[in-house]
Amino acid sequence: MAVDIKTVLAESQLFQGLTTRDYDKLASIAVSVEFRKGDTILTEGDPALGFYIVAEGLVKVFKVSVDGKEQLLHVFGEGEPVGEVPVFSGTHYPAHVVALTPAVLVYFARDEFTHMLNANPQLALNMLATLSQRLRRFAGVIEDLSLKDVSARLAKYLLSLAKKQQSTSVILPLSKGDLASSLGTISETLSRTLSRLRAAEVVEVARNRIDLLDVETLESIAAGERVL
Amino acid sequence: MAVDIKTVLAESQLFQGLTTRDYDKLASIAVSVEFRKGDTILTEGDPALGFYIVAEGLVKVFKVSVDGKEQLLHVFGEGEPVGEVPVFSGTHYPAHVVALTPAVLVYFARDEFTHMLNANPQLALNMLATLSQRLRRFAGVIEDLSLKDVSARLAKYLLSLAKKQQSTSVILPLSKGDLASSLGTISETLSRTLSRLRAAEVVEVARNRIDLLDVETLESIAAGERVL
DNA sequence: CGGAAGATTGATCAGTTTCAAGCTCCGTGG
DNA sequence: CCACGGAGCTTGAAACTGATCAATCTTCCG
Repeated sequence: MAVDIKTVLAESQLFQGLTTRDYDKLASIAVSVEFRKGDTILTEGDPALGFYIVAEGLVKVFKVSVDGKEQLLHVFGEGEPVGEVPVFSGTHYPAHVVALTPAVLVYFARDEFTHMLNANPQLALNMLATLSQRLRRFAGVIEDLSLKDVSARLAKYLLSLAKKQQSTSVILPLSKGDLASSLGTISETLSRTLSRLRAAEVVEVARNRIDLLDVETLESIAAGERVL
Repeated sequence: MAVDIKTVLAESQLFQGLTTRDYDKLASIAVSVEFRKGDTILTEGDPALGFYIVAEGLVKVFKVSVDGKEQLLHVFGEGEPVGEVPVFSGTHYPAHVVALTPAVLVYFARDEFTHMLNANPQLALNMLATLSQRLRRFAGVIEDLSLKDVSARLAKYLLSLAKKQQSTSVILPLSKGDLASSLGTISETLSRTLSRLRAAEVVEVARNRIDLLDVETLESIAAGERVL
């Protein structure tokens, strides 16, 4: 579980285009922390003194309702920053973060990082790009939750996963329960929806592997054109 | 409808803490544009060459479903930037923007603004703060859409409006239809929900003015504790 | 004043959740 | 090595929330 901090930083989009000096400085203020599967990394409402970059493993960012239901906002993997929002506005973490797998994260203290931002326009622009991408993604999630049904959201997710994994035979990186939370539904509904896709011979499901048999139909379901 | 650009810029959170020189520079690259009520300001999918700051009036930012239903993402007023996301990532506008009232917006070309960002760490930090606030807000919207019912979302909205307007007698800045879109529902459901709040003597509704009679109950509805 | 847009109300319908039961898989300990 | 037990997943039936369709009413402006 040992991780070379500089390697991780060098691979993160956030730190592209920086000088060697900047890397040294970053590495000198960074602290790596290990978490076991299921460990809480950040708690919503806690005062924010810094943020993390995921070096290894997967983490989920989520909100919790009064009766304990979760809504996943993100699943983050290697190179992605977590908990950076309150570095720039607000003083507390806006959501919970838990390790989905054993994970190593690199911590940056807020103040030290802010100093670096002031001196590095490129770093600030990278951070702006990262936040913008998230805003774009969130806007898409809001659109989907409000305007699309579960089968369209699931189809869209499967297609994006296939694209990322470069294969029509995708491996779910999440438990079905977490996937349901991420799609804004519950595991029962996800299960039924997958069954219907299976019955329609659009996908085949084996454990956590899903084969996309009919990508074209899946695309029209994702677009909300076909009802299923 | 004449607007003094420098005054608007000086009042915008985005431009706080800048030097006089910076203001002169900003004013020199800014162009003010007028829109009538209902005019389209930006169209989703159009290539993004710049962004606006609202100088006067209200605009709505929204997504549209295949069958024409709208989901509002934001309503922006004076001093707020619009369409800035693709300045930092992506190349096209991610949503539609339409004027809710007669409006004046100040346009900044992407390239010129990016140059300024490079030279002004404070400007970059301000922009980071703005985007962070939006992310925080979006995370809240996602949470609400997924985990709360319409009455909770409405109650929350009314309470936030009361806070902003410093009064328990609030004036809706939106049509009921737009408010419904902004809460992720449709006007019929909003109408019914308001009726129920009225029947429970929690609010009183007159035209576009709503009096909050029982703030405490409204708060427990917003928290999802009371069913209504 | 008249017409169009916006808002309300009623009846019905569809999609999703809830509650409950049973099943599968997998790690653990006997 | 197998049995046990628990977590995760699936399936069914019923309940519910919110959407749709349709009709009516109100408000706003020209």
